Amino acid sequence: MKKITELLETRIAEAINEVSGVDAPALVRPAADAKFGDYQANGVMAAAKQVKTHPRQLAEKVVAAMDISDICQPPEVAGPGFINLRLTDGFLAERLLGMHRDAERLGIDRAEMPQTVVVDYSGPNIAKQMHVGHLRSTIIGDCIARLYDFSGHNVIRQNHIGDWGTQFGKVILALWHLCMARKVHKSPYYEDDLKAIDSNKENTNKLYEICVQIRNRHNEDYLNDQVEEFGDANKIFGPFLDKLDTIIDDVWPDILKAYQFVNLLDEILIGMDLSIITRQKGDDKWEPVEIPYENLTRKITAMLQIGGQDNQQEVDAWGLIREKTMQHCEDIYHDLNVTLEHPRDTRGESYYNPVLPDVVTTLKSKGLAVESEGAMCVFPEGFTNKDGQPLPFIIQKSDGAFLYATTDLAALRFRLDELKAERVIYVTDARQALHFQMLFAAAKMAGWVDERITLEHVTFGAMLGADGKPFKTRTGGTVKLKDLLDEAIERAKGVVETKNPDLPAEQKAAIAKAVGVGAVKYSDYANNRNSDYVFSFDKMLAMDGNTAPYMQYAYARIKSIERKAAGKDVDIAKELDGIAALPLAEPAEKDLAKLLVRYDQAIAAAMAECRPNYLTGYLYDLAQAFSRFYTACPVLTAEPQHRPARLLLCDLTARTIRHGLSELLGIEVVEQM
RNA sequence: GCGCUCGUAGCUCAGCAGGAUAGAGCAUCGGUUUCCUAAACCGAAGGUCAGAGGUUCGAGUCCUCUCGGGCGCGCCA
Repeated sequence: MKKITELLETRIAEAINEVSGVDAPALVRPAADAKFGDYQANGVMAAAKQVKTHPRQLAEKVVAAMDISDICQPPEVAGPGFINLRLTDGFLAERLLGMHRDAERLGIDRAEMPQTVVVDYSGPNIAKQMHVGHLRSTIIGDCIARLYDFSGHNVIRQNHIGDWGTQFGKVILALWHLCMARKVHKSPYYEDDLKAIDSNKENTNKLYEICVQIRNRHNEDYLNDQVEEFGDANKIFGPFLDKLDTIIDDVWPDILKAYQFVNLLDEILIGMDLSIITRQKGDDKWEPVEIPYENLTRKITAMLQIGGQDNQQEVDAWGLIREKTMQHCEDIYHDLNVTLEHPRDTRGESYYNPVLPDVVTTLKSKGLAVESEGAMCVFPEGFTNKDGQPLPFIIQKSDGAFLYATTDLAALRFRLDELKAERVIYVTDARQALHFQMLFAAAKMAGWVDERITLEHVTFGAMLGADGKPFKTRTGGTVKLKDLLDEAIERAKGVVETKNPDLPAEQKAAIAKAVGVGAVKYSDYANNRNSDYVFSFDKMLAMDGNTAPYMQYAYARIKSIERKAAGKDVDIAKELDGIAALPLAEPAEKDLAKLLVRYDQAIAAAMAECRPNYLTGYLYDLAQAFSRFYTACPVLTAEPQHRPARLLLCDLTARTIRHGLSELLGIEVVEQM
């Protein structure tokens, strides 16, 4: 079915054109206040301005010229020139029956012109657990993908994981430490070092002392690990890597700790002026070389990115780590009910690595990439730095390494050329806005993007703690997504336990999960994505207000009615099957009905601006209207002439809530709670 | 310095190409249960939409300036 606003829009715009001769949109909106009717057309006033006439008079003429009697009661002109519209009972009933007939899609049409849409979201990093910083991208992106999917577009999800770049070296180094800790020192020294560094962060002298010890041990272990030639690692590290695939599950938690250690060390070392021995290729063989300690991970990264036979072992280890990380992410996606599937939707930075040189050569040959201060840069128009100079989009560092700008260019080109994307939506936090502006500008300069293609950066703000500062654990660490979800589920479990203690344990656990995870997701969706928002378990798990539990509760109440029907000799299927007329006498019935027929519009609004909160706002209005209806209008005990209509309202409300929550937001509904 | 973004009730937030008297929830005060889940519903109170100009028949929304918060601005992602 066509959207009601669209139907009215077309008819009224025609009338405006007929009367005034201008092509002005009718601007049909749901009425600001129910007392003005159901919808209002605001476009006449603008049209009147164009033809320089009195808006009210023009509105009267438009009303006289238009024929919408099959949809609305006779319209009224109000205020400076609003046209107020009230649906006829017959039309409203017909819409509800239309939704009833097409129960799967609730009567909502697919897009007339399906597009291929790439949605880039989530993007976790390798060798790290997902943390709260990944939550918003993951679920907002997922909602956008689901919306486009439902509308009949060809959606290609892309999980652009961080599996290349500096982490590469860090992970290998973490593995190395893990290996030495186990094989040589027989103790997880990295854990002790981690603690020591943490507790001496303020004490520079002590910190330096610790780092010197770490460096000395590191050097010693490195020099000790060779069989034939310098630094061949064939004595200790090599054999360890060879059997890594058989022990990866066991050592995984330790790898993460060692990785944390390497990360922290990387930060701390800056400015300490400590050096470390590593190797570099001489004429023909490896030679020792001393480099600044803080450069070590970058050095390893650079070596490994060169690849080749020398590094095959490490590359394989890398692959293992990557798959292991993705397993963890998949678990989270499963818990979050997110539609990303590995490996189908995974194309990370490493995927584009082979074509990065070509990206640079191509841009060079087009004269777009030029050398500046040793780095290859594109200078898109209109971007300046603090000194008013053209701002570079750096695609190759002076040491020859590539950056995320290069990878993003390669990925964009791939999505346009190979995936045939007509729309590419990037879901990342707002801090990257400048990067994407420049990325899009550079791609356009390169001629990769024609006018039919839309590139979109969907931004979002930060998650804050109760203190208004970035959301962290009590000790200041990042909050792991897994822990966050577990706590939400645990809290929800407590509520279920007090409210409904008699349910079977298994069912209580399922409810707790649906409510807990749903609450976390919903509270994020319900905020305007651009604002930073304050994370609060108490608020998101409240039964009052715009929350997942409130919505789930409304759904559960309807399901409860359905369960009770049999006991009261009501055959719902039979009553709905033959339904033809819908006498909606009670105000609460009508209010609910009028909201039900607006679901399509809510979806369209949410999609147009990639704003899930338009959808949650609608669902909340709907659930509220249902709760009022539920209080005011008995269903099962209603008079026989009223009951089928009420059963239909219940059924459509349940379907709409379930569709909105479960299909579009990925939030589970429950039969009981 | 330039750019992006935000500033709406005591608190947390909505407000969908400018539209009628700016809305929720929490907190506060009051009411509703022999009846399908009261995890609910109804009502009261609460606002100079940061401030000042401007455009417009009409501005929380658009423009200019000011104040305040967050973020970004050459080799991290």
